[in-house]
Amino acid sequence: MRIDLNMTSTLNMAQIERRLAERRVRLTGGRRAVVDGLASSDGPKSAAELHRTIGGALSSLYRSLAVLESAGVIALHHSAKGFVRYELAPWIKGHHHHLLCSNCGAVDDTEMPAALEKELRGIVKRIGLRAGFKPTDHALDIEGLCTRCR
Amino acid sequence: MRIDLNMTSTLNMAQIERRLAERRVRLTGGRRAVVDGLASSDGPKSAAELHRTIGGALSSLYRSLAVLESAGVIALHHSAKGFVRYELAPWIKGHHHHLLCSNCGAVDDTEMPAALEKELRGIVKRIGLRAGFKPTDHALDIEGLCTRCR
DNA sequence: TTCCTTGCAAACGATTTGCATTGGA
DNA sequence: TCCAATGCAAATCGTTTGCAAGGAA
Repeated sequence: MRIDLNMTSTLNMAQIERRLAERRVRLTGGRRAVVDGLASSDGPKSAAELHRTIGGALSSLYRSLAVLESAGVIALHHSAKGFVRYELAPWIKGHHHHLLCSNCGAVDDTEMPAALEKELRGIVKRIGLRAGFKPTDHALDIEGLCTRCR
Repeated sequence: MRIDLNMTSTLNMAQIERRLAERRVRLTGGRRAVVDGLASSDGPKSAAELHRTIGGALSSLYRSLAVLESAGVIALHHSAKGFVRYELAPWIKGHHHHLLCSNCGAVDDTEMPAALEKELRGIVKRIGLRAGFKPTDHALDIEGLCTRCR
C-alpha cells in the first residue's frame, strides 16, 4: 500500500507547512527530510532506518521526530516485537492498520474499505459500551505471513 | 523473594506446571511469583510493576520473564506508549483485547462476546484476502477514557 | 558432584540532554 | 542581530550479560 510521494508532497505538504507555521515550528531541512522519508514509505520506519537515508546526527533526528510528533505531523507506532517506528499522522495519510509479518518482520500499512472500517468502529463502540469505556481511537494489528513470505 | 500464592485458578496453575515440566523448565519461587503476579492482574504488567511486588534482583526477574516467555506461559504486550508489559499467554487466560486509557495510562483486558470476536475475525480475514496476507493472529487496542477517567 | 538459578555489577543499545557552534529570518 | 537548529559527547533508561555464589537433584 504505497503512499504516492507526489500526491503527498503537493497536496499534503502544503497542509503540513501550514500546520507547522501556525505553531511557529520551522520546517528545516532535517525535518523536511523526515517528512519526505516517511511519506515515501510503505509503512512506519524506525529512527535507525530514517537515519540511514537521511544522515546527520542521530540526536538531531530524534529531536526532529520529537518536534514533528508534538506538532501532530507524525505518530509513533510500536510493533509487536517492540520496535518503535514513526509514520505520518492519520490526518495526513489517512486512518489505517498494520500487517505484521511474523517471518520477515516487515510492517505494512493497509487501508480498509470504508464498509469494513465502519464495521470495526461498530465493534469498538460496542466493546466500549460493555466495559464502560469511552473509545476515541483504535489500532488493529494483524499478524501473519506477508505476500513475500507465505 | 516474596511468594504470593494468590493464584486465580488451581486448574490453570496445574496446566502451567505440566507445560513447564514437559519442557524440563523448573517452576522456581521467582518464576511462580511472576505467574502469580500476572494471574492476579486485571491487565498486563511491566517488569518494573512486577518487580515492585516480587522483589529480588531485577535481572533475575527479566530472566524469569524470558524463560516463561520461551516456554509459552507468558506473552509480551507493547502498549501504545511504548511500555513493554507482560501477561499470561492466550491459551491460559483466553484471547482478549486491550483498553488503553489515554488519561491515566491504565491498560485493561477486555474479552469480547463470541459474536463480536467472530465478526472481528471476519474483518481480519477479509483484509488478509485483499492484501494477499495470511493472518494468523490479531490484536485490537482501543484507546480512550477508562471508567475512572471519563 | 553437576546442573540450573540467583544476585550483583558491568555492559549494552536506544534515546535524551548539555553545551558550544552554526545558520536562517 | 538573535533565537532556534545542529553536531558531538556524555548521560540516562530499560534491559541483558558475565561471573561467582547458592541450591536442588
